[in-house]
Amino acid sequence: MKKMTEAITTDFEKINSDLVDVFNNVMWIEEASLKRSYFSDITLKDMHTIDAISMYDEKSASQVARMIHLTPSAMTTAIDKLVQKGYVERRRSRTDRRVVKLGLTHKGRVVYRAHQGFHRDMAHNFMAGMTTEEASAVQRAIHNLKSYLRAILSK
Amino acid sequence: MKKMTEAITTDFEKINSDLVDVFNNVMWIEEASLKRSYFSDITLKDMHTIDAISMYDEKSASQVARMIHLTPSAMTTAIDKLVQKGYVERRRSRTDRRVVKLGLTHKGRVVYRAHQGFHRDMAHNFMAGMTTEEASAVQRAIHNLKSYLRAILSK
DNA sequence: AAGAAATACTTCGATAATCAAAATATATGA
DNA sequence: TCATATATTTTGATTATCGAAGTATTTCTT
Repeated sequence: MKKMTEAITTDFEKINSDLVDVFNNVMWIEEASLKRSYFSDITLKDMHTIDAISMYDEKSASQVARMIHLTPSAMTTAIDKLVQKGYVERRRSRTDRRVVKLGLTHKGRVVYRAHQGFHRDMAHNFMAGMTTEEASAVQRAIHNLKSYLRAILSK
Repeated sequence: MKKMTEAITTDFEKINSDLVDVFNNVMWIEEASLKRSYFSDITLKDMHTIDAISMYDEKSASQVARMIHLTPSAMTTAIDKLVQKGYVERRRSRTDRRVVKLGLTHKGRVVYRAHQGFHRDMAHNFMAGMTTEEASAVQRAIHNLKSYLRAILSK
């Protein structure tokens, strides 16, 4: 019994340090593999903008800004850059001519899908070799974490 | 059987999207809760520098720079700032007077521990309510991911 | 329906992080 | 000793970001 407690303690330290390691490195690795890819003219932050715009529904500039925690003015310059590089399109809304609707160009959709593929590979490796039961525990863990972070956010 | 396959597919999508959600938000949440804390004069990047310096062994400026993927020149200015704010100390190595050894001040050690606490809470919530078996599956998952990222890095 | 207030975005001016290249100080090897 | 290598800093330029002011458009109030 005592031994088991020790084992759990050790496991916790291991999980904690692996978790920190993963968080500290994912961003940088995404950034680096983007630089080595065909799409080396955009940064990871640009990628997040593209991801927030996404494929299927028109979002306004301010919606996207809120999603990725940028001020409207920073959003304007970020979009300028992505428009100029051919990833994003600006259109004025017809119903409210103040708002700018954002959409991806063909090139934007290609890089969006590539990035989704990256995430998908990551998730596949995360789940590699799990039984159904194990997978459901992992699912619960990641859901826990998501809820915890949400809770902090709304504090 | 078919139904089960579908369930697994759905689970995968859920895990994937939760994983992405967590990655996209952790950094921002850490940043935000740092701003609200007693240590609102440092950014998350500063925190990562402090974390890389750590408590127990003297590291040189260039070692720390490599750990957090900064150029030496950027490291110099980053340290200047942290020295000026009272978190970090610079000392010249005695055996090689070119190298700068970095260490944390009392204040630096306090914020270092606070940040470790944050990670610990996160890991605790990640593991909340898991049995020993489930915990070991989760441990394996996070280890998988870590290895996967390492593999990409060395490509 | 005119004028006031609100909203969505952009422009402007300032600041901070970062980089690459040159400079400085020190150490190592021929 | 002198040339070369190494660790860090300084310099000059670029880029991301912000907040405040500006512009265009819509909505609200009376």
